[in-house]
Amino acid sequence: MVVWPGAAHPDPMLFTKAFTSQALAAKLESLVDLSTEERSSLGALPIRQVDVPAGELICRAGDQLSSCFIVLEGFVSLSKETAAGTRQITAFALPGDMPDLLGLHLKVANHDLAAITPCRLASVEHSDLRSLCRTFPAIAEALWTSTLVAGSVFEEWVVNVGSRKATSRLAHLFCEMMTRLEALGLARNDVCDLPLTQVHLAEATGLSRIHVNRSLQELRKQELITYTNGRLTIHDRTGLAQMGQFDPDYLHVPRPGWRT
Amino acid sequence: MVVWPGAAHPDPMLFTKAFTSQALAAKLESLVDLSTEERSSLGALPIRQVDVPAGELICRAGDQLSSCFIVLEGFVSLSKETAAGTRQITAFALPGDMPDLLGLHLKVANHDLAAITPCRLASVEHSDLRSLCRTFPAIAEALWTSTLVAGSVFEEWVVNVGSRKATSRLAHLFCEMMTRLEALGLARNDVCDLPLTQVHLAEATGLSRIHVNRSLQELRKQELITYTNGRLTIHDRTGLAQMGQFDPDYLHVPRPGWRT
DNA sequence: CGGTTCTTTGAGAGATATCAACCAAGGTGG
DNA sequence: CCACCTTGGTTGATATCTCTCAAAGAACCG
Repeated sequence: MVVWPGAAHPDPMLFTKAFTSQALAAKLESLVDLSTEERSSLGALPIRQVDVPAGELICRAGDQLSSCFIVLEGFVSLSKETAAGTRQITAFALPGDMPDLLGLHLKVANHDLAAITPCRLASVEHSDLRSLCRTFPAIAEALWTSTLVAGSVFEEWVVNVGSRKATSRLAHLFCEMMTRLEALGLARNDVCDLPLTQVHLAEATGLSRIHVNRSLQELRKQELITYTNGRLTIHDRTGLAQMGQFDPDYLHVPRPGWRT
Repeated sequence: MVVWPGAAHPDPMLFTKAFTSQALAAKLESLVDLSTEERSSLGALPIRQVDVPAGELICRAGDQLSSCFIVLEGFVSLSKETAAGTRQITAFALPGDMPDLLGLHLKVANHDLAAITPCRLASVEHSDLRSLCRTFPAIAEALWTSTLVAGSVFEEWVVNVGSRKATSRLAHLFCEMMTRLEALGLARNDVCDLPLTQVHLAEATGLSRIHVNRSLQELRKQELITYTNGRLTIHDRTGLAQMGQFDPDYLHVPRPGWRT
């Protein structure tokens, strides 16, 4: 496993714990109810804080894993290399997500993880997480559920790249990201920071960089969105959802706020 | 929930139990070790056997679920409808698979299930499964792991439809199905029954029916496979794996038997 | 035998990829 | 402060892949 230059911080553990309860516990509580005891045990998980600069690789497909990450801050991409040397991004992980929770039981990373923005991660030993799960079945259930949701998102992406055309794929992706960021309190009034380059969008939608550029122009021309400098604004929620055939059910967030 | 015409059978419960231990327990034991007690508890799960004729819908995306299925015999497709009225198949479920295990925690089906061939299914109440999981953490872990593998397969499909061209997509799908059927003992000497029409292949790969037909001809011309009457023969394993950029890791089957 | 369903073929249209530049913004070192 | 470099975005022209439409064979089934 890779070891990063841990970021210097006055009291990393304390600092991170605060973030952990915020990011992870919030996420889990959106899935199941937790008792105060469970909540505090979550906060007491021994973790190592890791800061990763933008663009850096976090782990590679095939790596043996003995710990897993919780995203505390920043955007992480999950991707796989193809033989042609291109990358297919298969998901984006946001604060609260555990992008390699798969490894908890499968021991192996099955995708590359990369920091899109500067990221703060918490690293938790598998053994600690397992014993937590054994002590608190509700936590195990919540973690299980969160992996189910992640799987559901992968499945929807199969539909997205497999059956929609360029503008629809982008529209769908934008709807998804807006919905997830809203659920995290990171979007308001149909505006959010979405620090993805057109290359990221291309790799996530299975399109060429150039075609993404032209499709974005089309979305702008139809006055559905503006997207500049990593800031996304949705002008016509219904229109964008229609164009992307977006139905938020698969995200399993509490109150999506989309009426199609 | 839909209710099917239960198939008449002299002693359905007994008969099915035998199948359940075969299909499900075998699957789970490929993921974790089970004690004899756990194995017998699995076999004693109260289940309802359901037979579904070929082509029939088993459940729809959005259905409320209070039980889930184990495929005992046959091929099941997982798919989603798109607004355009087309279908995207997102996975195939084989004997031993639980294609809607997602519903155990999420309560809602997020894809259509359809019987491709005549299928024999076992239906297990969520409540029974939950209490089994509570009693035997190893079973819970095995089930969790199986959902993680299913997610891993979805992710690879994102790569497949998102970044490979027609012939590669088909080659990859054939490699996957051969590997999984081998693991089940349903393939030998690079030959297996794969009862998918070209329309199924098209819906699974995100291609048009006609283009699938022509791409199959290409695969035949390169002497990689023959595929007629629902029977697949791989003539050149290495060549097919190369064409499909297939690496069996993501399937997490014990001994895949592919050297690339 | 006639009606399905599945497969195959041909021709043309449409979407997307590729190649080659150019532009704009931001950071850096002199 | 400016020249330079890098990164990300844009444009035009052309090539390629894949889709659609239309129709004809094949295989299966009652």
